[in-house]
Amino acid sequence: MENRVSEAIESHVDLNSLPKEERLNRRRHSAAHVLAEAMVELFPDAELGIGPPIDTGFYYDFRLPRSLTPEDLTRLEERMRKSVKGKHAFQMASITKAEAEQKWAKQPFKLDLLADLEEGNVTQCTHAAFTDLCRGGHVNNTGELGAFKLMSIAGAYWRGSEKNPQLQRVYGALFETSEELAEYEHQLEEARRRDHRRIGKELKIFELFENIGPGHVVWLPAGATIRRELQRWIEDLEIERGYQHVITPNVGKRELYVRSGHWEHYQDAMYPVMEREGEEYCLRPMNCPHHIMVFESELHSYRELPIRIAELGNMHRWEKSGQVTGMSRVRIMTLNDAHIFCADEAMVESEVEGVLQLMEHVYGVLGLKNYRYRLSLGDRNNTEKYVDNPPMWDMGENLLRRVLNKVGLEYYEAADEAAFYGPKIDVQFQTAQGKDETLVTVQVDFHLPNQFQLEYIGEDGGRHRPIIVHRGVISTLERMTALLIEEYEGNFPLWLSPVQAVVIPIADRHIEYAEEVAKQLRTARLRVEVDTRGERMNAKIRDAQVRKIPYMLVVGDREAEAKAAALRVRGGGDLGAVPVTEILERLRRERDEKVLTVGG
RNA sequence: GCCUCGAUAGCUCAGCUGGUAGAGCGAGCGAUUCGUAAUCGCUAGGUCCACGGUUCGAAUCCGUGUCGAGGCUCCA
Repeated sequence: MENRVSEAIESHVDLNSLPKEERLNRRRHSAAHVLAEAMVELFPDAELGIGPPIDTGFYYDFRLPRSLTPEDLTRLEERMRKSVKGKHAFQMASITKAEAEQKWAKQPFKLDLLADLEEGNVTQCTHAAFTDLCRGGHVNNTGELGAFKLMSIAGAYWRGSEKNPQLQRVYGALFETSEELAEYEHQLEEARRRDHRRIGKELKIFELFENIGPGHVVWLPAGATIRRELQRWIEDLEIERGYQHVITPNVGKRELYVRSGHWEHYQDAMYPVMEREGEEYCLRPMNCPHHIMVFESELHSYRELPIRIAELGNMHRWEKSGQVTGMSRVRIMTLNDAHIFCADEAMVESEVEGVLQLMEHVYGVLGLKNYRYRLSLGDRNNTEKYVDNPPMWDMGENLLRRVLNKVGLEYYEAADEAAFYGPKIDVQFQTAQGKDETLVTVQVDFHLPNQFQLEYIGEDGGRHRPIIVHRGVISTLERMTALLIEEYEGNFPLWLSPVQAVVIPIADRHIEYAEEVAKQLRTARLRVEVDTRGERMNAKIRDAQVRKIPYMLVVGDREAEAKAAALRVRGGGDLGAVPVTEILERLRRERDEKVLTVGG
């Protein structure tokens, strides 16, 4: 709230004349005041931070004599509702800095905010008995807040820096109508339902074990199948585009990472060094140095470039304990990685273009839509975090911008988001939980070729320095699988489904024929099970539905007679008896064409 | 890493203020042989996360640790 010029101190606002977003922000910000009012009543010594509106409501940060409990939220909410009933007017007033400093003398965070304000720009807002330092933007009175609910308590650093004290943040949801609030709560419920951790467990896709350690994913058979399909597919796409696949070790000597710069910039995020017989080894945090070794292993001519070296390589990153999550933020991961060694900028441009086109193809086939391209820039002044080489940054950033424009992709720019060695294009994905995650990146790197003194022989017979393009497309298999689970809600398209069809014999006497049908389908490498349990057909169908298996082939006397099966598609829909040969062709085509919707 | 909350059967969860545990689903066994989303019966299954403390007595209270969730910070 601090970087807006103080507005006219209005006496009355006609809420209906405002755009909805502005109206909502006013309601949310006002609700934060009411929350603070309630908090001060509960804890007279509460120190107040800030209370801004956010996308789904508001929050307010406090420093309190003790930790808040869920019961406190109930009490605070009741107190807030009392204030709503009182319809207290919000009244803005200008005060001098000196007055403000005196008024908030016991409020260190308010004083901190005040220090940044210009004299003449200091305003306060009063409603009922509560006054807050505030630049304005309220509704007329506390009766106009809308539908709200206090949601959760969280820790948050003052001004977002972990060097500052940590405050207690109370989050509230607020919408204009109770219907909208209910809709929001429904969305939260929906997000929980789609959560890859829940579905991953239910469908036995992956598991995490305390004994193996957090962030170390175990792919169960169903997950390993999905992974294998993704892997085969992307590798084939890469082969078609001239990539060469290599397999390199998961460790390297510490010296290698010192040279690449990882040791200096990222050792905190690396697993601790292993030492034996006087040698120091690291689990690699990235694959680049290994691929550079491959490039360096022989002298290359300009005629060979670009050289595209790819690997589904494991990477190991010591994510801090609080930030490991399910399969989407892990410590050991497999990246669909490649390094393209280019002769010059023109080649870099055309290679980056090729990568962007491959991405569009891949995300299209997977049916992904909630993603945006982000041009992530460095910071010339931060030589701690980024390699100090301004011309290199200029060149890289301009180049990426040109390619994005040329390919005609929409993108946005973000400062201070680059890799330590260069700018990048990030693919930002929105998860089911509504959070932004980086799926993959394309990076232009002038730095590592320098570190490793890479060279190729040019047309002129002289030695030249190549430029490296780092890129992923399907991200780490872990994060992509997590994403797909949420995107499909576990209903994978046929080609990715761990079990593609289950044959359901109606009675035990049909098992033999059912096995025959399964065997026939397996000749087309379809993944088929036969449900031979002594359950009723209805129960078998239900279980197959719950397991989200795309096709059910029900076989009884009539089907055995006709060399057919009654075909049922996941999600309902009995297609009646279909000859097995026809089913086989149908599934094979659906699989090979990677049709997104089963039965579609 | 920091703040808050949590951990009970394979899974989801109940167990009020201290008196050594329960349901549903699942599993095993038996019966049933069935035409498009759950057949019936029986049985087994627990170091109540771990370690320490308080207490005559701890799933329950306290401390430490581990793991998980939400948030903050970070994310090559």
